[in-house]
Amino acid sequence: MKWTQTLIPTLREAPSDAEIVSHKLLLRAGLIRKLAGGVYTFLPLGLRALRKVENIIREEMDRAGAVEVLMPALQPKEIWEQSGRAETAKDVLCKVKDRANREWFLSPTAEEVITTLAAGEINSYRQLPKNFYQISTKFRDEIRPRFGLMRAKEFIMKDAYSFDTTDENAMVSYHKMYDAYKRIFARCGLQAFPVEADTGVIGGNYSHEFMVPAETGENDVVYCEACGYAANIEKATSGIPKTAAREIGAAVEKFATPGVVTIEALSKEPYKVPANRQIKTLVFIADSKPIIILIRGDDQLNETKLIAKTGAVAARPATPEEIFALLGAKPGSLGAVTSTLNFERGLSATKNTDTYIEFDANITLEGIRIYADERLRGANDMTTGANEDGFHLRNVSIERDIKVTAWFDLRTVSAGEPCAKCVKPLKIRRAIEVGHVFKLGTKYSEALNATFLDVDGSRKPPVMGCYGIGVTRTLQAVIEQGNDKDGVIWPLSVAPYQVCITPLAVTPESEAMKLAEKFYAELTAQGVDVILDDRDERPGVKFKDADLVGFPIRIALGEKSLLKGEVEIKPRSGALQFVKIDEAVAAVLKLVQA
RNA sequence: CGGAGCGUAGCUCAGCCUGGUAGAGCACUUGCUUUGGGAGCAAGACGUCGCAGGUUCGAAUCCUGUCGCUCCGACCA
Repeated sequence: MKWTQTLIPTLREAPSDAEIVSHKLLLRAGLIRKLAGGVYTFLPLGLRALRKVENIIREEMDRAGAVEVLMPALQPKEIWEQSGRAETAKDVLCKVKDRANREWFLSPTAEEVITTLAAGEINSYRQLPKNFYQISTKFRDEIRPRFGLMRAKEFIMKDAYSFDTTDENAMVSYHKMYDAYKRIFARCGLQAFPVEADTGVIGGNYSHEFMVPAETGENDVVYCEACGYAANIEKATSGIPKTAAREIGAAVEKFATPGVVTIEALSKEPYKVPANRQIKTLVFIADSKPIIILIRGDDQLNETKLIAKTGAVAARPATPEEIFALLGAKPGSLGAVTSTLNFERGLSATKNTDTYIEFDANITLEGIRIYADERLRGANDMTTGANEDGFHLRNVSIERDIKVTAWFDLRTVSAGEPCAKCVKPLKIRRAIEVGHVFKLGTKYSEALNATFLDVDGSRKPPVMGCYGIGVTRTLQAVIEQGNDKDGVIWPLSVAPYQVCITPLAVTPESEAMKLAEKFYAELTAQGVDVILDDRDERPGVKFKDADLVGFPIRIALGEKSLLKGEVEIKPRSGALQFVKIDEAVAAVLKLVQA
């Protein structure tokens, strides 16, 4: 390809709406352009890099035994209602209506479609296992698109779906994908590592995310350098000790705490109740019912765990009005000690809010569920709110004085806590999620009536798994990880062109141009992706652009070195080498094949 | 959806407070000079000042509404 033939609109300055380095470079290097928030056009160079990532994924998926299909982006609402996700995923679905006013969803993933396909076409254990994948445009009505391709409304994803006869076989399929993912990201030049993950509304019970460490990532990963434990913070646990039990103390005692509404204030003079001897009481609305959550004063609630452990579809913190209606006190003075709960209080006393999870207005505290964090189990001599503004209770024994419905691990792990497996201190770092593998079980096959006849003549739902890679996000992660002050540093495997030939004179009769054409032809014949910068620009402009776009290898043809019978070969992040003209092609091939 | 900010040339931004002929740098076109790390000089082209309404003799500037974008939060397969 000749530079003047394609479109590479490089920018000296980044548009002001780009925040992170990879987003700026995508724009500055002329890879993408924004059409609207979270919606981008891929320019020729960006598309080439994207196709390379896609092809790596294709090769590895094929190698792992998956077969490629292409499913529609336009999906009828009905199958989403059948799976239940029309409701659980409603906030992210892009919806469209046709002229007959029929509602369609633009595909954010394709569990429903592939399972419908399997229901029709897979009838026997002899057809299993199967793993179908596709690489296609997906849509998600993101609340807040940001960071360019990182979190977009429209993006390209590889999604794969496996079908197996048994749970054990499903694990085999899962691990094939897990291994394929490791190879895919390694081939893209990414340092990606798997972490244990929550499954979210997609369902299932076993899951790993593939993470690329980056300060600009939107996930926190907890990991142990000693034993290799790694988990998304939404899922992570630690070996932190439970609250120390003390001598069974005196009866609960109310004391005045005027104006004290925070854990911190209560820990100071004149009360001096350390945060780790306080019980924090939170009220959430989960699936239209209020629940009370108890967590130690120095711990933070993990909402993902709350939803996962309680089996709720969705949950949100209760508003101060709702809390007052239920407990008779404002946040800061709340508690769950049985004697302070008035079970006749209810939400009907408050106005409904406009938040997206509504509550059942007739509900009262009668039968309210109280979930406590495991770390509080057995704790006594604790202090908590008295459900009366300006008062707290001391000498609280959680098992004696509070009717806990269930105990769960609900707290968020902090850095430095001991690893649950090996006791070494845990670390936390930010990361970008580029892939996610789930074992789904039979949730979708059952909901959409997919069954096969097993060897013993029984009819069963196949055990499914699903496996996603954010292709466009992966591309951006490659840039986020590979760049310097001059621009992108592409790995050879993903670079839009592997080699950029830069003649400093471009008239057809010039020695530099003739030689450039010759190198171009020879390298192209060897299967190397080459671009020839035939622009009539000053050398500085051409070098700056080559560095900005980040071609892994640059060959400069200038008068100075040509007179000495040499050309210059410059790896993007390596030392300049002078090579005899006759040896240049071989030298470049060696670098490309390295 | 809550909080904050911004919409002026292709890009970065000034002008707005205090109303009076729409600006700079980069990019673009032409010419001359220059030619190994984003050249110089000269000439030129490029604007419904996001949109709608209002106030005013007069609005980029003040007011109201609206749309879009960005950031923080909430949310997130």
